[in-house]
Amino acid sequence: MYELLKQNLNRHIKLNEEEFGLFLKRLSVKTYLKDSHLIQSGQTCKYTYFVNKGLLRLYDINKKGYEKNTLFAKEEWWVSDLYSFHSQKPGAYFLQALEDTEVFQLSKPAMENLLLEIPKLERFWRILHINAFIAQQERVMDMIAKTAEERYRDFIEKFPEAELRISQRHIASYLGITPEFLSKMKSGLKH
Amino acid sequence: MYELLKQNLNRHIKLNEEEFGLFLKRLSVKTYLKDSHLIQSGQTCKYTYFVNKGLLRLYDINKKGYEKNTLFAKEEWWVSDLYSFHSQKPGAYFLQALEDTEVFQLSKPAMENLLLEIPKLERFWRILHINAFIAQQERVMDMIAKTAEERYRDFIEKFPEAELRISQRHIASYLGITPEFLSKMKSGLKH
DNA sequence: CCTGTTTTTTGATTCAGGACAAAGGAAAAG
DNA sequence: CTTTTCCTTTGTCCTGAATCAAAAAACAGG
Repeated sequence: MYELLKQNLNRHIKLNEEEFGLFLKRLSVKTYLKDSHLIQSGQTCKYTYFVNKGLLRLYDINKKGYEKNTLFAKEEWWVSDLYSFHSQKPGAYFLQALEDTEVFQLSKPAMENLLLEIPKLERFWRILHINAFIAQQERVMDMIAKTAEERYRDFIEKFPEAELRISQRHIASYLGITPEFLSKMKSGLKH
Repeated sequence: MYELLKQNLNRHIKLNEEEFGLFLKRLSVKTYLKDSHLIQSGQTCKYTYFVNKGLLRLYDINKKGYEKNTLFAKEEWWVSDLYSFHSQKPGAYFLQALEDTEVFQLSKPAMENLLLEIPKLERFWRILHINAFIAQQERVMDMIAKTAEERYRDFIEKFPEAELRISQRHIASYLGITPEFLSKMKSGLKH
């Protein structure tokens, strides 16, 4: 049941059974049905989520009223509206299940307690966020330097099941293009 | 001399005089002349830098051979090629001084020692990188949803001295547009 | 299985921003 | 102070991607 989480924590730190047990006690398991929301814009974000099974998308709505996908979180991803979660102020993002999704959720106080009880976790999350930052930085560079077609190819390469699990309009939104243009790109890509 | 650094650390954690003294012992002060490089692409990044006075730019060179600015680091910013620094593998970024710049530099072993000696620093860098991630995520959303003109205005708002301290071609590259287009935007021909 | 809804495709048109060229400006080096 | 070099402006033409519209395909729910 908690194998994936254990594996994930072990990527950066070593927890003994007792510590891992404590970690488990602090979080709660929850299942969200497809299309339901875990986070709503305007509300203060209560939890950080670890995706054990399923798929989520984080998005916001821009001035013109269009949804723009920030990231997809599949199995073994941590996801939250980090600004809202850490500041405990109202956030701008939505988090929605694209499939029936089982998450382990950790409230802000639970996380703070864990950080005091198991100081190694400071290191874990430090490394996690360094990696997240690096990935995001690369994505900015891709937006600056690459064409939509290159970005699409890179995305599919990094996340091959994406086409099966995510609708094209969501992929388009993630890439920063319209669904129409993505469709045209794909039909011209075949030759 | 070290007031800015002290202030920076105190934003997220409290260090006593002894701890701060230890921190200082682990870093070294260095001045880089305008146009000189602190990091070269292809080499393993030795240090993380705290800018005490001056201005740096982090950039890479894309396939077509163009330089693309990732970020500018002015006073009170931490900057490095995080991937290369933490993995100790060759990196892709360049870091260059845009002005004569005084930095406090921290080597990877020095940082690891500090993290063992003053575990609170895990927390410090965790929070620092969370904030960096949030800012970078917002920048991605801006690239997706905003026009070049909006991005330019936002940038100037967040960093008003930019126009005085940074040349237009560097700002253009940061925004993901050509210098010619930035010039046209500014002259108002566009609207 | 049909029927309404959401996605995807295709097409025509438009626009933000790029490529290239050339000329003015500023600033550093001699 | 002059020359060279780099930086910014201006102009013309070009293209990647958006917009709008509408048909075709895929997907629910009863």
